[in-house]
Amino acid sequence: MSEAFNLAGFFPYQVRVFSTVISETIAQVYGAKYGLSVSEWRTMAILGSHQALSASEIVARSSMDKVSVSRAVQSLRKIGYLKRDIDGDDRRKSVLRLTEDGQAVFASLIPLVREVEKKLLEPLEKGERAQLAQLMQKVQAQAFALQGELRSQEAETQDT
Amino acid sequence: MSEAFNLAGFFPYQVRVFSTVISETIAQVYGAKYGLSVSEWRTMAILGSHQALSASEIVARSSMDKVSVSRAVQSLRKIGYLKRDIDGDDRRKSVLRLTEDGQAVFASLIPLVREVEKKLLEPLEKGERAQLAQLMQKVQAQAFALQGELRSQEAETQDT
DNA sequence: TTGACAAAGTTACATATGAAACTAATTTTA
DNA sequence: TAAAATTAGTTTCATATGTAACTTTGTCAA
Repeated sequence: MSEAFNLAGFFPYQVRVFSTVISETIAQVYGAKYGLSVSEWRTMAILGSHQALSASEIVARSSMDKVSVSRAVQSLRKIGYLKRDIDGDDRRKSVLRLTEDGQAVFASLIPLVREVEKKLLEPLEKGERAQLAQLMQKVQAQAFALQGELRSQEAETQDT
Repeated sequence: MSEAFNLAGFFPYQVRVFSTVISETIAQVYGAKYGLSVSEWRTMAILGSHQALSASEIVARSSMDKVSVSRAVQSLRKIGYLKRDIDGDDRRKSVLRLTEDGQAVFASLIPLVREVEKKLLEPLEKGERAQLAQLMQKVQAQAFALQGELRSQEAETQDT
């Protein structure tokens, strides 16, 4: 009757477990060593290569929402890794930059995270790495498309 | 100098973005339709195929910690999807089962999540699906190993 | 110009999540 | 067997994260 559902073989479950262990591993570099959260790390990583962005430009490049970015900016300012100016032309916009401290921390993090990334991928051949990225990309695009569909289905079905 | 770090090309970032969109997509089934959280869904999924487990047996099969399971059990009891008895031999242990309601909900969820899983993987050939699972598995095992290493390194380096 | 609408951020609220401390029951050990 | 250690599960505390409401500033149309 109840055709045994096997959680361990369920693709979304596998992906989440996979992602969790990868995230934890890399967070041990920027998290355990520098006390940075994912949002803070991402914000620094983006400003590290594109100085002087507004918050919404960071949103656009980081898969974070504006609330996360706003909070990351606040905390990074508080610890002195980031400074904020107001855009002269549009006073709603901020102009965000890493401070010298922030740049120094970021610069020292780069080789560390690259090292862990390299170790993570060590069990794979060059070709396999490319394949993994490509397969994830395909499924991700499909998920993105499905989200739209599911959302509109829901809208149709909604009561009231 | 600052050899541009490209977040979008950073493997752990890619994995997290990938995982987030997959999770959101599948959660639209059990979340939006039945108001279940990830922990609740996993708990039901495990009890759906293995009735009468203790909380720690669920922990062992679900990649959740005992706090998450404890909370999922509480909320599932509250909405009447799960019932708890105390183990006769070891009164610390619980004996958890889905109620009839819980079983009915779970049974109705199975085809829906299977359908979305199928659609997610549609862009991939059979062989590619197996490959994706295998590649994730390899990297995951490596991450697991690395976590141990990093943890012990940290212990060595600790101040005080 | 001014009133409606949009955009950039922030704040408030709700929920999720995990580590550590705690309680109760059981097992081990001296 | 009584004290010590272990196990199962819960609670507390701190932090994370997302939605919605809100503030400020800017744009566009009448």
